[in-house]
Amino acid sequence: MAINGGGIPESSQSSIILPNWLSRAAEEVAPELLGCWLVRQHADGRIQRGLIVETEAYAPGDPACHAYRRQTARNAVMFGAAGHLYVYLIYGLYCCLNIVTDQPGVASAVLVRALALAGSPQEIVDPPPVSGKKPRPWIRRAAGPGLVCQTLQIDRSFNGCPLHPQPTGAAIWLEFPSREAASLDRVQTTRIGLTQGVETPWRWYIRDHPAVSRR
DNA sequence: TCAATGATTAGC
DNA sequence: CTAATCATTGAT
Repeated sequence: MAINGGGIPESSQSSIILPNWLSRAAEEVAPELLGCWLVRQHADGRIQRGLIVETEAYAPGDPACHAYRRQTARNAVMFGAAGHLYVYLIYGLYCCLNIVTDQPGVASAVLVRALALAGSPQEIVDPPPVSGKKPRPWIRRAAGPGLVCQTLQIDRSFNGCPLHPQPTGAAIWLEFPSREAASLDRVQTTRIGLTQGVETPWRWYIRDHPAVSRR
C-alpha cells in the first residue's frame, strides 16, 4: 500500500490492531503478529512499513523475561496494559522493541526480531550508514532486533508509548495484513541469545523468509 | 557503592 | 570467535 498525502494509510480505519487484540498471552499473540505490519511515522511525515517476519514471547514464570524477578524501573511497562511499547538498551549498544501484551499486572511482551521493509531505500530514505560500515542488503536491513530499532529510528524515548496512529508527528502502530496471513508457513522454535529459558520454544518466524535474523 | 552482565552486531 | 559499550541489577 502506498503512502497517502495525509500521512495515514488509507486502510487505517479497518486494519489497525487495537489493544484488546493484544490483551492475550504473549505466546498466543507472538505467532499471530507474523505477517502484520509495523508502521513507523516520523515527525516529518515520512512513513516506514515493515512486515513482521520474526517474533519471540516473554511472559511470567519465564526466567528469560526481564520481569521474572520483580518489577523495576526498566521493566515497569511490561506490567502495564497491552498495546504499549517496551524498548530497552541491550549490550549498551542497541535497542530492542517489544509489544506489551496480556492484562495489566501480567508482565509480558513480544519482541519484534525482524522486519521485511516495504519499498526501497530510495523511497524510504534510509538513514545514512555509519562511516566505516558496509550497508546491508535492503532485505536484511531489519533482520535482527537491534537492526529493527536502528532502521526505524526507535530509541528508549519510545519506551511506554501507546501503539496508535496520529494524523501528524511521530507515531508507531500495527496493522493486520491486507491479505489473510493464515496461509503463512510459521516455524516455532527456541529463542535466540539467552542463557535462561533456552528450552522454551517461544520464537516464531516465517519459513524461508529472507529477512529472518537466523535460521 | 560496585562488579557482572546482557532478548546484539559487525568484523576478522 | 571477539570487541564494542553502558544501563540495569543484585549483591556488598
